Amino acid sequence: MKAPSSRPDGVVTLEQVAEQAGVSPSTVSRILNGTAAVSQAKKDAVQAAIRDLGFRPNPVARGLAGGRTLSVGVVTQIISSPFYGEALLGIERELERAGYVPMFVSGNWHEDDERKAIETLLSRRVDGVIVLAGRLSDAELTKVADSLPMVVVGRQLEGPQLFSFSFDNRLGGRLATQHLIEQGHRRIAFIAGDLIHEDAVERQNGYFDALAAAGIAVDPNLIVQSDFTEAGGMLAVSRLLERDGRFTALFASNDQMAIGACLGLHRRNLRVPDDVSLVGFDDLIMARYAMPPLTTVRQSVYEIGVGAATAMLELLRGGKPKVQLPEPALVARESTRRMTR
Amino acid sequence: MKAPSSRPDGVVTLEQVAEQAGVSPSTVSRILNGTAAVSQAKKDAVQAAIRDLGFRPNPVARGLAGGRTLSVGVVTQIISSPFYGEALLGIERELERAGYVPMFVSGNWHEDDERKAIETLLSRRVDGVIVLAGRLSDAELTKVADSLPMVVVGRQLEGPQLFSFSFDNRLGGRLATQHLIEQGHRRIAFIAGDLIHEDAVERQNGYFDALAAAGIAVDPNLIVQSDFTEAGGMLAVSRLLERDGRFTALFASNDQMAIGACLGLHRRNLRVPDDVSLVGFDDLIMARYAMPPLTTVRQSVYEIGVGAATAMLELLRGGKPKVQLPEPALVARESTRRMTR
DNA sequence: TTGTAGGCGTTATCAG
DNA sequence: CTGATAACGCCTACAA
Repeated sequence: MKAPSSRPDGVVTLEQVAEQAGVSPSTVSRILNGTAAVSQAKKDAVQAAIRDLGFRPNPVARGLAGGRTLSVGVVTQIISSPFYGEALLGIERELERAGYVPMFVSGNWHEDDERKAIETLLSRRVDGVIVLAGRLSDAELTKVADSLPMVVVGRQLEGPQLFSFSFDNRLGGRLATQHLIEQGHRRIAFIAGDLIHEDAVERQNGYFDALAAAGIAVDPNLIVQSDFTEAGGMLAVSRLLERDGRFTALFASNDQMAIGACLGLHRRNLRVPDDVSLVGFDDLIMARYAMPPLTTVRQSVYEIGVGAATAMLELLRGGKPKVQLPEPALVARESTRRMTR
Repeated sequence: MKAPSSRPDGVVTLEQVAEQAGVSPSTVSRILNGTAAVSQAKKDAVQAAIRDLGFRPNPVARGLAGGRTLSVGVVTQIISSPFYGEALLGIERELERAGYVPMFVSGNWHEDDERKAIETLLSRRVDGVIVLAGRLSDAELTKVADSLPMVVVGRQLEGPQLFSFSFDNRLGGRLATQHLIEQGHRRIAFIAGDLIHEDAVERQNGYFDALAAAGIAVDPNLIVQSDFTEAGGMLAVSRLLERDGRFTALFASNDQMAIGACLGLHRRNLRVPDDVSLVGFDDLIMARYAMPPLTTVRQSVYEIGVGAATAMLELLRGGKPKVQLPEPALVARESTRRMTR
């Protein structure tokens, strides 16, 4: 029952399978890839041989032969960020179901790094590339997509092998702000993310939408731009507080900044939610365990990862992907409360 | 100045470089790999050609030819965990400096997944494997190391191509507990991680050490086992509270459980640090931004990643790695306080 | 020191 | 439907 192996490390080649099954290597290859019709008899023989020998195709050789490497590149920004972590998990899980392996490379929010990341991926002969946000120009991305299937999350791009989708950040931003307004808040501060991201801009637009709908004028003193990190959120609060505009509520456009803001407020002796109601965005795990548990806008980052992977698989299959993302939804927890005054 | 390219996608091969430089492909290869001495003249010519053409060796072909793929596999447990995220960042950064690319595969704390992960990595012809903790038996890991350089973090293993190192978890556990004792606490509860990990066991041993040194008897009622997650920490607190043993301090053996515990305490109307002093372990970013900021034991997870990568690079170079990890250190923040009464 | 030839494990292109 | 025969891009004896 033990798998015989001619080579020291137990690696069985397609050729050995062919020999054992009494067919040619090409036939084995055809059966493996469904490239052409093969008689049932040979199919059976080959499959038996594969099982007997414990054969597993060598992705490296496949890659070289112009076939697929069964790997897809993923350009993330900061692999250590909790946000990306959840997305990567979704990607990995979904890809695995189809036998693909993700290859993660960080772009570090830096155009050059990102460009290099993609180059690395291309030289590794990945079958496709998934780009999570990033700074590269649309034109540059589109060009890469000429030679490779590509999925871009967080932008609107068009192309034959190019698929992109975004979460409805604008609606999410509106929901967050609306929630605060419904609770009687009128002076609502806003911490924007890096406005290079469409995501950040859209969340801000949602904020504007909600204010407009409620007939509240935008007060530039209540808006500050930051960078989506905890440290940035904390700093943003300081800047907000240095201006004299008072606010009773704060919408930080992601959970990490909200957490940082919470500490910043604490340092100034402002309590959440007693003195300031706070809303985040993303609903990362940290939001649920924040103190107080953070009201936020749910976007399933994991689902986004799964969606990106699904789309890529479909592209690889030559089809037209469709991604159905869940609608954004407000998750009310304990960091917000009705204004009493 | 534009790089000429004979192939549509601008891919330049070693052969083209050879032709342009007027030498044979093998000479180019030799220069690239330092495999043999080559005359300076040809060296220069080849290097010029490489620059002119923008040649970048194809790792896939290299891998097939039995050379290196310049990629190292990394078996992580849960890629989305903040803990692993930081380690992976360190690995990626360090590897990149040497032109290597990491290939992350999740083991999901599951023996079978982990085995499959390693198999995947092997079939991809990675040059080496880094294993972060995990459930595979020592014997199994050692066997893999027979055919491949391997670095294991969090265990003690020996082998020619095998290097392992651990953070001093025991000392860390002792420091955390000592800190609580120094503040006058005697009834100190402990939330253990999954005791399958050596890490978890060692941290617990540190807890025992400190108690013993202070002449405090171990009370089994104050110890509960959990799983290193936020949810687990929260649950653990419930279980602790259901038993009637009172405690004034709590040492959760990682930050994630500490955060979860904090929420659990909050739900029972117990305040940190007023009612219960809380210490975590790891000093992840979340600890700094927890509310209140969490006292914890600093182990630079990022440094661990860098260390693992450095060791792997050294192994690949045929050398004997040495990793100098920073000593564990207590970071006192605001979740602990002196016992008053 | 250098070049030639063969091979790594698959897939793709042709003939049959 | 099936089998030779070339690639794929690079490395490594072996020979010169």
